[in-house]
Amino acid sequence: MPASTTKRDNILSSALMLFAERGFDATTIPMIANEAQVGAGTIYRYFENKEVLVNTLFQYYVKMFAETLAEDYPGNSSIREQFHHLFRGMTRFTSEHEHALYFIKTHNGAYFLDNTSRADFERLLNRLKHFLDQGKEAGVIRDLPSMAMIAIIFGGFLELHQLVRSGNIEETDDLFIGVEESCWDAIRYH
Amino acid sequence: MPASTTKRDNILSSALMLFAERGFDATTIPMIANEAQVGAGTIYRYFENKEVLVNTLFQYYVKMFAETLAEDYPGNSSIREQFHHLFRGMTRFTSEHEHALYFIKTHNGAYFLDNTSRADFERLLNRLKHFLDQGKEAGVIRDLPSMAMIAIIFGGFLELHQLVRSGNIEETDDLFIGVEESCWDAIRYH
DNA sequence: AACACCGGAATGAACATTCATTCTTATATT
DNA sequence: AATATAAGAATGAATGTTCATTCCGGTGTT
Repeated sequence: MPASTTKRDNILSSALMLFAERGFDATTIPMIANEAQVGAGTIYRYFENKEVLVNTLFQYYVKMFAETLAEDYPGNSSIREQFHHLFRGMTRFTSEHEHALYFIKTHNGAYFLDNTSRADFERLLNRLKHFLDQGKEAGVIRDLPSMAMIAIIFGGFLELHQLVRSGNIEETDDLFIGVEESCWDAIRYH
Repeated sequence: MPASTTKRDNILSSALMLFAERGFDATTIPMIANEAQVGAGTIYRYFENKEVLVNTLFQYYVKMFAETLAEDYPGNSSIREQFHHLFRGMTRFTSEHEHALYFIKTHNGAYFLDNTSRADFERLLNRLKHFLDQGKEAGVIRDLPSMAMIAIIFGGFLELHQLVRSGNIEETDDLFIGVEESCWDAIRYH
C-alpha cells in the first residue's frame, strides 16, 4: 500500500470518467494510466486488478450517493417535500461528481460486480423503494412498480444532465425545476 | 454471400440477445457462434467483421422500430391518441423483438457505430421530437427538452419490460396502461 | 467429381498483468 | 550541512492470455 493519495485519486477519477464514457469493457488499463498520468504498473500498486478497481469505484460512489440522499432527510415532511429533497440530492451529487451517477446507472447489473457491490446497490434501491412505498400507502404515489418509477426519474434526470453537459442546452434553474415537476407528475397519484 | 437465411438469422438473433444482455464489448465471437450453433468462421461468411455485424443489427432494428411507429400513425387524431399509438408501438415491437429496444437504448452513441447507424438513429429521434414539438405548439405537451422526455418514456417502459421478463412482476394490461398513463402525465402540460 | 458451404483449429494482435529496474525520499553518519 | 544508504514507489518493457479473424480440411449436394 503506497503513500501518495493523489495518485490513487487520479487513477480513480480517470477510471470513473472513462468507464462512464466508454464503458468498463471498452476502456483499457493503458488508457486509464495515460489519463491519470501514471505508469500502467502503478495502477496495480493501488488495485489488485481491473475488476477490483471497478468494484472499488462502484461501491465508493453508490455509498456516497446514498449518504447524500440521507443527509438532512426530511422524514417528517410531506411526500412531495421528500421527493424534492431526493431530486435535489441527485443534482447536488451530480454537480460534484459529474460522471458518477451515469457510471452507476450503466454498470449496475454488470457481470463483473461482486457481492458487496450488488448489496450496496440493492441497499440504495431499497431506500428509494421505501420512499415510494410510503407514498403509495399515503395514497399520494401511484400504485406502479417502484423500479419503473425509479427508471423514469433517473432516466429523465440523467438525460437532462447529458444535454447540459454536451452544451446542447443551457443549464437554468427553471429547467431542473421543470424536469423535477415532470417526474413528480409521473409518479404522483392523479 | 452464402444461401442459408436461417443461419444468418440465427447469428443475428443470438448476437442481439448477447449484445443486449452483456454489451458489445463483453460479447465474443465464439459466444455468438456457440449461441447460434454455428462455427466461429461461419459468422465471417455472413458479416465482414464484428463491427459490421453490430451495425447491421443496429440499423435493422432501428429501421424496423421506426416503421412500427409509423404504421397506421393517426396523424389527425389528438396528441393523446398519437401518444397512445407510439406507446402501443413500443409494446408491440418489444413483444416481437424482445431485446431490440434495450439493445438500441444501450448502444446508441457507442464508439463503433458508423455514420449510417448514427443517421438512422437520428431519424428515429427526429420523428419522436417532431411529435413532441407538435404537442408543445398545441400547448398540450410541456416545454421541456424533448430528449429528457424521451428518456423518461423509454426508461420507464424498458424497466417495466425487464421486470416482467425477469419474472419479478406479472404482466397485465393494467400494468402497461398504468405506465403509459404515468409517462403521459410526465410529458403533458399541467 | 466439382462445387458450395461449414466447422473449428491456427494465427496474430491487443490486452491485463508482472517484474526487473530506476527514481525518490527519508534516515543515518560524518 | 553534506553525503551515504536504504526502503519504498513508480515505471514500462516483457509475459501470458484472450480474442477477432483467417484458413484449411471435411461434408453434402448437384
